[in-house]
Amino acid sequence: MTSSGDAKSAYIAVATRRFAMDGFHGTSLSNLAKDAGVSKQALLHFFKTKEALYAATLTVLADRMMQDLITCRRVDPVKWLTDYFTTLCQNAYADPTDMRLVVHALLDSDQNARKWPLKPYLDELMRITSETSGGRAKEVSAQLAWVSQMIGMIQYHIISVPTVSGMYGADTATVLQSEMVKRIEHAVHEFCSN
Amino acid sequence: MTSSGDAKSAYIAVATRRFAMDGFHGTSLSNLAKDAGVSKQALLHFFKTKEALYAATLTVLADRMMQDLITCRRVDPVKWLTDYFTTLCQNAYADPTDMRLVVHALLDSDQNARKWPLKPYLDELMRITSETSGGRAKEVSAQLAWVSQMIGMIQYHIISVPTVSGMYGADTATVLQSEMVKRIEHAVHEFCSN
DNA sequence: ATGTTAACTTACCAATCGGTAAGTGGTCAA
DNA sequence: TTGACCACTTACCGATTGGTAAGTTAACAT
Repeated sequence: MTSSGDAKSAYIAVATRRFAMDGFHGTSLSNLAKDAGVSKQALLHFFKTKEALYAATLTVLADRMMQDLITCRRVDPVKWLTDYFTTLCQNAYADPTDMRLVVHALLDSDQNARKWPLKPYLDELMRITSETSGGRAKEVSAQLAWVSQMIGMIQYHIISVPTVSGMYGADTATVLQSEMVKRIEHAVHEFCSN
Repeated sequence: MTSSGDAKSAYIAVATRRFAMDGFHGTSLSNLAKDAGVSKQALLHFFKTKEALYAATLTVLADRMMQDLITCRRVDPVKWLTDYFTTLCQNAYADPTDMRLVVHALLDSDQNARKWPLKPYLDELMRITSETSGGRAKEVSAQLAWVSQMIGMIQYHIISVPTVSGMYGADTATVLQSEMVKRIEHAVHEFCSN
């Protein structure tokens, strides 16, 4: 039917959604196979173990996040960061999959082994930050702290939306969303402009 | 041996560590029982299901976080928030259990059912914020957004420590920690003082 | 025509899962 | 002394887990 690559990436797409929703341990190969409409062994044909499928999922995620960052490039690095972070946040309201997957992966990461492919993405974010007038003036460790703070506040905000919505109601959650975008813009301006 | 309450809370303590480490789906009753040195049914005697044990764990967690917040009270609300957030962050370096558990619970929360007991804690944080000169001047939604941002950046930072340490080395991770505390102090001052 | 390979499927496996049933030993009130 | 409870144990259950083994089917190169 479909060529090899198509099927493989289709499986990864299914796995991405499931792993993001339920985490590594909460997802079974049977569920994934059912979602993909194939037998369990179809997955094991391409990915020898569940771990390998998970690793492939994270690699593709990292590539996609890097791609999104590069795609929305602006000449002014401050505007670049502002636009990227705000659209990242707003897109995640419609589809929180990627943000949830990153957080799940952070929690799953044990000290042994699993290579984390998101480093180039972080490095690129720091490079852009260092090109702003405010960022240039700070040390590298301060830039890393700021970048970590920014993606932390966005991803945490996204994964907490259902809970906040349950606690304070959907209306408040909606207001919080636009308020959060304002805080992102403010945070970029405050750190990067000088 | 021990009285009923002691044993029960001992089981919750064991469960807290395991659920924080591996999440709900990554933790089995057998593992918990082995950690506690009892049979699996000793746990099921006090908590009828794994879900019930998890819920009890989250309730105790919420009480503990509220307690920690109240305990470090200061007359000046700005100092209160500053001291609380910074000590919260620094204690979590030594023992990230509670922060990890909160994030796991956020990811696990599906829209159906599970009551989230951390609302009083958030409400108290917002109340303290509203007593600062800077916080008073803002709307409630802005306060919520700020509080959400603060605990988000702290908890996310804590769960990302192993990954950052793996990516940039333990030295950089250590520097990032002190840098993060500075950023917390800065964030409180910037929002609450005016 | 034929052999090879890729992309699957059905059948099966031991291990583990959450949970039930039926005790067991000790404490304590009547 | 008895009987009721409490904290627990051993024994067991059907369902599901990740993974293996052995085909099957179609495409394609020789």
